[in-house]
Amino acid sequence: MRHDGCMSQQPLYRRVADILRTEISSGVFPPGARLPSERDLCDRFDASRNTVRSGLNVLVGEGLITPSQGLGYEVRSHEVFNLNASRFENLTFPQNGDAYNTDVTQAGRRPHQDFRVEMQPARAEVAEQLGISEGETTVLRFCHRYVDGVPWSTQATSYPMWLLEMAPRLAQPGDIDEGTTRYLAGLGVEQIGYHDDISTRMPTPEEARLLQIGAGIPVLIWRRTGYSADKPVRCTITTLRGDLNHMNYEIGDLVARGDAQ
Amino acid sequence: MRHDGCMSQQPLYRRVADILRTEISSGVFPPGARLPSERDLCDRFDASRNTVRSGLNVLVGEGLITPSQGLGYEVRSHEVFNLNASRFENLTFPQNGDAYNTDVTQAGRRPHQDFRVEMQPARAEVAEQLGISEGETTVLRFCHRYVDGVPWSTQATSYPMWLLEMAPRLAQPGDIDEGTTRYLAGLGVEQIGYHDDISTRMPTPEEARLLQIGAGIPVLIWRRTGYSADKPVRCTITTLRGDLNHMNYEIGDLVARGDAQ
DNA sequence: TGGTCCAACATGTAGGGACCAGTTGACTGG
DNA sequence: CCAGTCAACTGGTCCCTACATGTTGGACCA
Repeated sequence: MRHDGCMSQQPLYRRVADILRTEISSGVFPPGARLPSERDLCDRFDASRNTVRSGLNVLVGEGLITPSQGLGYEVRSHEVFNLNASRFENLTFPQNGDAYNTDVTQAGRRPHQDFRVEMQPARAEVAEQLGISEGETTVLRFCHRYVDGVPWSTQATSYPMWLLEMAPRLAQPGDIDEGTTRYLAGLGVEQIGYHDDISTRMPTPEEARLLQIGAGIPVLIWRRTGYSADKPVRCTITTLRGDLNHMNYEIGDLVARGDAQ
Repeated sequence: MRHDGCMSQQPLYRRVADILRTEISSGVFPPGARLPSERDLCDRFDASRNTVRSGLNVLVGEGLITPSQGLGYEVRSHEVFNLNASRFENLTFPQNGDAYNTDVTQAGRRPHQDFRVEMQPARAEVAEQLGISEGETTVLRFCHRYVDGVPWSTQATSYPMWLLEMAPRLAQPGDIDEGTTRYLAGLGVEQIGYHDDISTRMPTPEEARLLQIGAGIPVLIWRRTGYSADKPVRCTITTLRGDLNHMNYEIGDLVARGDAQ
């Protein structure tokens, strides 16, 4: 039953999405606000509930709103955490303990992390980075990170077996207080360079569960391979909530920017 | 009408998605293959077409499959282009012309780009980066980039007005053959440092149109602010298809990695 | 042989209905 | 006054129908 005579280049559910998107970005529904209920929107747009839901689904897929059963649709608010990747773990910026804890605390937030250590065969991607054979055993240190109790990122760092013999604490559960970079440096394994690879995609269901993200929120995948003077010593793959994290790199001489950050 | 007596911890549409996802990742449906039609899946899962569509929609939202009217659902294949961001536009790596063209050609692909130049008031984000007031006029150089005819990224570079007086060619339409970085360096404005900010989100409808991306594919937002010895000289915001692009940074001394890349 | 047309597929859009499940607040009984 | 209950919301899931639109390949005619 079509009840629009003329102006319908676009399907109805798409017009619903477009109109609501405009109202969200123009401030009619500010971040944190709740949209009218599906049934109310049915009346407003003279559409069936299925059609309104299709339109809302578009906005959910764009990461603009989040549905909650019994509560309605809420406009997402973005609170971004900047991760300084070119300083992270850099020995030329001396700091106590873990760089993540330092950065989060400096931002006035409360950090928390869970550790887990396993021995695992290397996946193809990691093996290639570490210069070992696929399936070769590695030490895998998992880390789930939270900021103010909110899941923020998961991290999996792989160390090759030859390194474990020099650094046995890598395979022991629990945090390494002074930081693994510093621990390894103390054993003569100094990381003098990194190779970073950054990509993005939608989370797997497992990742969505761990990071507590709904539909429409991509993840940032940050792979860092650390090198000593002669070979790779570790490969860290960090999965970050894309809505909460930005990554920063400073390249070259940025003295002129000292005041800006 | 529920017709499942026992094992239904999960809703039916979600089981459909999970089963198909498993089959995709296990190779039953390899990249490029087409899934059975919605009606066939209705029979297979004993579900209504709407329910099957809900399940397929989950996978579309995860970027695993793409629907085409009249054709069916196709399993996406990922072909990644690595962008070396720490070398990009770096004067210590002499190269003729544009770094993008160089990289793409070296990869054996065919580059193509459209230019457009406008005078525009600076948006808040750009103004902050350039150290000017919001709304102040800037030179905006737009660039749509293609690889083998496929939309790859869009780029918008803002230059402050004080720079235009020294470098009038910035406001003229068309490419600057030797590259803008080299052109500016020749005029005494040497960029000696960059500040990069990388984030991800789902594309706006406009971005989805320009980059020809469907649902479930996020974009990478790469903001680079270039600095001369004393102040910022330009701000480039690049929007990249998240499924086709990885970004790479090399930090520190990576001589040991010379053979790996 | 070669081009056109059309039937038979595919998904896209839109409507209807029914019932389940989480949340809230007002009402009610102790 | 407090606690428990329940009605009235909210979105979640699932079914049915109908018709529009894009794609393909075979039938058919020139």
